[in-house]
Amino acid sequence: MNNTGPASAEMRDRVMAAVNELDFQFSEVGRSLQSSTTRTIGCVVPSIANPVYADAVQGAQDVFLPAGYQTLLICTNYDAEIETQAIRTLIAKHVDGLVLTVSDPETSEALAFIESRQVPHCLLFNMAPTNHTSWSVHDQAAAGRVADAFAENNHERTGFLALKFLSSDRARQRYNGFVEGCARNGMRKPALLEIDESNEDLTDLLGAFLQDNPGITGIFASNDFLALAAIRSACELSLDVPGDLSIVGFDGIGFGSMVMPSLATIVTDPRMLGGGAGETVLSMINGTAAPQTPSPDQTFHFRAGGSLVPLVAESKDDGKVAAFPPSSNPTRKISKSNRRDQNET
Amino acid sequence: MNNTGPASAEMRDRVMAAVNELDFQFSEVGRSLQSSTTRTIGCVVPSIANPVYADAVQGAQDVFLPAGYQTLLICTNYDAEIETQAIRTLIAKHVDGLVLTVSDPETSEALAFIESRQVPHCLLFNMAPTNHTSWSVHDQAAAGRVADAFAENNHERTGFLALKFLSSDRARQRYNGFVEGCARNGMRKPALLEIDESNEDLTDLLGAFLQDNPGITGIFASNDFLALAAIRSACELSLDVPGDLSIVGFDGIGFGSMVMPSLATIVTDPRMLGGGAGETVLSMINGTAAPQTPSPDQTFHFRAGGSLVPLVAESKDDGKVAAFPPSSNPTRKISKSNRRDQNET
DNA sequence: GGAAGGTATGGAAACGTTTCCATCGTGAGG
DNA sequence: CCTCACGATGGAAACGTTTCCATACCTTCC
Repeated sequence: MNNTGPASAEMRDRVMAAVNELDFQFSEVGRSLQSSTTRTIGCVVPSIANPVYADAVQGAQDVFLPAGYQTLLICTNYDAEIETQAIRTLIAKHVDGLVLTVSDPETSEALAFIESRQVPHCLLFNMAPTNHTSWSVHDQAAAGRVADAFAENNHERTGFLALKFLSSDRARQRYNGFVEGCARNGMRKPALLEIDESNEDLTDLLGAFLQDNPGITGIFASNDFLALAAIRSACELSLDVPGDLSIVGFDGIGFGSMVMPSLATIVTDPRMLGGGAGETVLSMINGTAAPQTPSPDQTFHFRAGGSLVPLVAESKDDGKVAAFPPSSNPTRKISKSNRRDQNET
Repeated sequence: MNNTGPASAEMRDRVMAAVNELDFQFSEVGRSLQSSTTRTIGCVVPSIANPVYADAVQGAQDVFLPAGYQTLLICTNYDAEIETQAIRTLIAKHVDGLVLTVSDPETSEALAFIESRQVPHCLLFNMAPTNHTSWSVHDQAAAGRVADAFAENNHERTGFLALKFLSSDRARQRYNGFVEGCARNGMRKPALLEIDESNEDLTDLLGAFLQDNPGITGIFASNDFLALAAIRSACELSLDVPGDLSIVGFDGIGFGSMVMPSLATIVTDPRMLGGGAGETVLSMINGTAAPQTPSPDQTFHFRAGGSLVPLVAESKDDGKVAAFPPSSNPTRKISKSNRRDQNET
C-alpha cells in the first residue's frame, strides 16, 4: 500500500480490493509511534478572539496545511499557568514543532522546557531572547514612528492609553518606544493612562485624565480597539476628534479605515508574521535555510487618517489654537524631511 | 507513576527520583496507541480571519481545554477539497470528536465518511440534516426578524445584499427568510444585489442597483462587514444613511455599535454556539446527556441602531418623503405592538 | 540439469503505553 | 514449623506502523 518493496500486480489488486471494501486507512498514531513524527504543529496564542492573533494563526496554518502539517491550537486566555500546562501536553503529544506567543519569554518555564527538549519552535509577537527566533512587530520602533507622526503634525503634549499595561510586554515596549520617540522629537514626555479590564468607564477616566493633564492634544492608544473606544469617549465628553483631540491607534485593523473619522494607526501584518513563523519552523524541521525575518521597519507602517490632523491655525479656527500649550517652542519642532532622515538611519 | 497497582514507598521514591532526573514524561502517542483515545478534537471551519468563526472556535476551545482535550484546527478557506482531505487525516489521527462547519452538509462526502466511521461530531453554523446535531443561528428566522424591523419602521421596498450567494447556504437561508418575512409584512419582494469576491466596486454596483430599483429605502446586508461597506458606498454616492437609505446588517460584531451611525443588526453569539457544539461532542464521548440546543429565536436578537430609522415625516424633512414610493399603502402597515405579538408567538 | 540471481512474499523487531498475569518474598495464623 | 494469603515486583501481550531480513519461487544462464 505504501509502495515499499516489490509486489505483483495481482497482489496489489487483491490488497486494493480489500482496502476499498473495508475503507481502510493507515492509523497515524501507529505511524507516529514508529516514525516518531506526528505531522502536527502546536500553536499557542493568548486568544483568537483578538483578530491580530486570529490572523497570525490563519497565516501559520496556511503554511502548515499545504506542507502536510496540521495545527494543534491552544488559546491560553493570557494565563501563564494554562500556557505551561498546555505546552507540556503538546510536547507529550510529540508535536513536530511549535509556534507560540508567550506571556513573558524571559521567564517562561514552558519556553525553557521546549528548549531542553530541543523541539523546533519559533516565537510570534514576542521579542526574542538569545537563541530564539521570533517574528514580531517591532513595537518600539513602531511606537517611535507614532511619536514622529504627532511631531510632524506639530503636537507637543500627548498621552499614552494602554490596557493590561503590566501583564503585557508588548504594551510596555510600545510605551517605551513612544516615550523615546517623543524625547527624540523634542516633545514632552507622554502622560500614561492605564485602564483595567472593564473599559466601560473609559469616558470618565479620559475626562479626568485630560483634566489632570491639561494641554494634551494627542493620544496614542496601544491598540485600535482602544483607539476607537477613546474616540467614542471623547465624543461623549463633547470633544471633537480630531478637532480637539487627535488619536492614533495600533494594529491597523480593517475597520479603522471604515469609521468616521478614519483612524490614523500603525498598520501591521499579523498574517505575514504568522506565515513567517510557520516557515521558520518548517525550515528547522526540514533542515533547510530559514526564511529571513523582516527588518524592524518592515514589520509596520504608519497609516494617516482623519483622527490625526496638524495642530496649526488652519486646521481648525474655533479657538483650538488657544488650547495649544503656550509653553511650546516652535523652534524645537523638526521639519518632516528631517524627521524622515532621522528615522530611517 | 500512574498509580496503577501497589508500590512500596521506597520504590515510589526511586521512580520519582528518576523521573525528575530525566525530566521524564509519558508519551501520549504510545498511550494513544494503547488506549485508542487521543484527547484531541478536530475543529473544521472556513477561516478564522472571519471573527464569527474565530469566536466560535474560541468558544469550543474554552470548553475542550478544561476537559483535557486539545483542538486540532483546520481552516479550509471555503475549499471543499481541502475540507474532505483534512477530515480524512483528522480521522486517521484518531481524533476523539469533531466540531465542524462544512460547505454543504447535504452533499459533503466528508460528513458521510465521519458518519460511517462513527466519530462523535457536531455541526456548527450548518443546518443539520437528519441524524446530525448542529449549533447554528437560525438564519431564516433571524432574516425574518429583519423584515419585521423594516416593517416596524414603515419601510416597504428593500434590497438584499449578499457576497458569495451561491456558494453559501447561509446567505441563501437569510435571503429566503427575508423574502418570507417581507411577504408576511405585506412588503414588496426584496431586490437581490449579489456581489463577488472583489467588493471594491460596491459603490458602482450599489448606485446602479438603486437606479434599477427605484424607491428602495432599506437594505439588508447578509453580514456586518458588507453592511458597513454599504454605508461607506452610500456615503460616496452622496446618500445619507439613514436619511436616504436605512441599512441593517447581520452578525452583531462589536464594531457595529462603535461606528457612526451605529449599525442596526442581528446580534448572534458565535462563542456560545461554539461552546455548545463543544459540549455536545463531549457528551457524546462521555455518554452523558447532550446539552439542549437553543430554540431558533434564542440564537439571535435584533439590535436597533442609527442606520435604521422610521420612514415617516418626522425622521427627516428634507424631501425624503417625496422619495417614498407613492404606491405604498399606509393601511397595510402594521403597528409596532402588533408586529411584536406576531413575532413572538 | 544444476546453480545463480532476482523477484515475490512472509515474518520479526521496535516504537511507548496499559492491562493482566506470574512470581517472589514476607508476615500471620494454624 | 509449615502453609496460606497478601503485598510487592517483574514480565508478557497488544495497540498499528515501518524497516529489515529470511524464505521460497521462478527464470535464466552456463
